[in-house]
Amino acid sequence: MAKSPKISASHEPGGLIVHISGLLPSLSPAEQRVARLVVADPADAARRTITDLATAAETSEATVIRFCRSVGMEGYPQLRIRLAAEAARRVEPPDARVVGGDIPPGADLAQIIATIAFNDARAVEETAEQLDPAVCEQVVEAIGAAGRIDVYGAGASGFVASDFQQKLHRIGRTAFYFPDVHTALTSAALLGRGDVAVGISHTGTTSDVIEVLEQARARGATTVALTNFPRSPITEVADFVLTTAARETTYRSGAMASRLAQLTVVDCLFVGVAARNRARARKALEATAEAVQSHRVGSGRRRG
Amino acid sequence: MAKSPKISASHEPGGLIVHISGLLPSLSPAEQRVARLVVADPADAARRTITDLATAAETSEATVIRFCRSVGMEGYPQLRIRLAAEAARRVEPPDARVVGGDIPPGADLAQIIATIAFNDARAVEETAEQLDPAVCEQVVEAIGAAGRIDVYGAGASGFVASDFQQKLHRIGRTAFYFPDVHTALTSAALLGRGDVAVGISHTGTTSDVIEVLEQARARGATTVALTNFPRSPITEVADFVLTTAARETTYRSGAMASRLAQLTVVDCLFVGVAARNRARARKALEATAEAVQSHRVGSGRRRG
DNA sequence: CGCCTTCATGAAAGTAAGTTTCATCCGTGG
DNA sequence: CCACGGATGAAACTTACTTTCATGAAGGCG
Repeated sequence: MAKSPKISASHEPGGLIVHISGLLPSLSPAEQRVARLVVADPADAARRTITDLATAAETSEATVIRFCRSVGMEGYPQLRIRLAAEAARRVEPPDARVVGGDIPPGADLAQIIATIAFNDARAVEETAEQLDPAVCEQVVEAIGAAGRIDVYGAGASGFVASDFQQKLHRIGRTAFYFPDVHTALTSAALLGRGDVAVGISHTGTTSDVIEVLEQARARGATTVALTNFPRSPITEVADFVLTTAARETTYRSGAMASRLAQLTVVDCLFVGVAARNRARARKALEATAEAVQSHRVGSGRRRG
Repeated sequence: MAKSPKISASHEPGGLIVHISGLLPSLSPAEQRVARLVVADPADAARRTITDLATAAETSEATVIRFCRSVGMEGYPQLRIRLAAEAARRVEPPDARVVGGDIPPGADLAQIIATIAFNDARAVEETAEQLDPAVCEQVVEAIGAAGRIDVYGAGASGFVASDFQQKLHRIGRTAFYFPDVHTALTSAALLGRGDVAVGISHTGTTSDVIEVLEQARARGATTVALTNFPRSPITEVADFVLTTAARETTYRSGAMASRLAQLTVVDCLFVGVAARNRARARKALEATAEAVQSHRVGSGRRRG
């Protein structure tokens, strides 16, 4: 059994359900049907026998077993038990409407707000649960020691990349972000051993970002990927993979929740790096805060 | 099949474990051995196969089955999943350190992650709770009907502003964001009745943003402020005020959590606007999604 | 004391669940 | 058009679970 020697791989402590939904797109169609049933109602799945579940997913038992292996379980009984445990742990959601992720056509604003907030908060929490501190540690270490850090991201992930760049910059790390692929590519070509390149892509399939990360890696830089899908193409050009845990819903809410999750991960890395050298980071932060002070009015203290 | 008219079977509320230890003395010696194992470590028992457990209890599988029936379960698999669920439900309370908000100097990465995620999630939830749907409704209405929307923000709030602009743009609303104050001012000067200006500032004291919003208001545009502090200066130049609810902590975590809260609000407004005209929004979203399709690689499916 | 009854128990037979193997099918790229 | 590789389910197979049944220990009674 040759396993891919990825850094993150085996570890899925937080939620199995979360882990499964992350893996969902990397599964074969038949396995996806199984996965969807499992994610939709873990407790129910745990109650079913393998034959039962296979029938419900309109597939064979063999596929269910394959699915078990795909998500890192030994066999069906193991999956069953894990599911039962997960389902039990899970506090029941405040409102059934809210969990689906998508907004019903007739929804009023209050519902919309509740739904979005629920999904956003969940994405943040679940992301934190499944983040591997060991991998984060290594990434923090690499960034803390890097001569230079490039952060790549396109579209919505571009904001996150940019945010990360700004944060690192504020604590005195030399960091860059490029909105333009060509510039990014030329920058990546100038990276070398000891530098770090971070690529952010929700789907993990953004070719621009992958390409740039690949270039950076070829030049000897340490590459880090931040994506929602642990087996997406971007992970193949990354030394370290960090994953978010936004549930797969529609393109709309999925991407939105994912962005918050990405920011949370960025925050964690940032604080980790800052904590590595508190004194210096604090000093840098204070200096930058002071710099914008003249652009603030009054006290800003308020309310009662 | 004729069922034995057993205890009460189907429903033993509180804990199965408690239930079992309750009727332990009424069990036969061999069953008691099984029961003791189960009570001692439910999670472990759930992991074992029936043969395994029987051996461990120095008895036969038949006795284990009898035990299952004695405690009201149908069979061994049922007992197993119930045990797994029970064991999982015994949750450890969330780490007290985590809720405080700030990161202690000696914190390791796992703590940092937990703290940040907790605060981020809380900020999102609390923001949603205190958001006034009526105000949102009016803002959505204004944006939905606007000839043009300007979004202003500086520093970290600039990312949020930019994000909002991009979102509105994607559903076919004419929206602008200006990283530069001068450009923003000139743009604001060109706004008029029916247009909307949104100013984003965590502290509510960012003079650049206030100034621009003021300009927009003077030209007759509807002004919206998004801030964490409901009585800050920015609220004085806004027709509608939306507030986030990030707790006041240190400059670090406060601003970070606030940014997520801001994004949540932006998401809500966005979805609200999109919901106002689903068909059109969906069409626009699909068109934009299609546009970037060629920049994605493969399906993202991988190995097995 | 011997015989009957009751019940706990495990061996073994029987059934169901889970797992592996393999032939087939389908899309992909030469 | 064919070779290739992955996805898939049928069927063979293995393991786990359940039932049946014979045994024997313990208690009651003549």
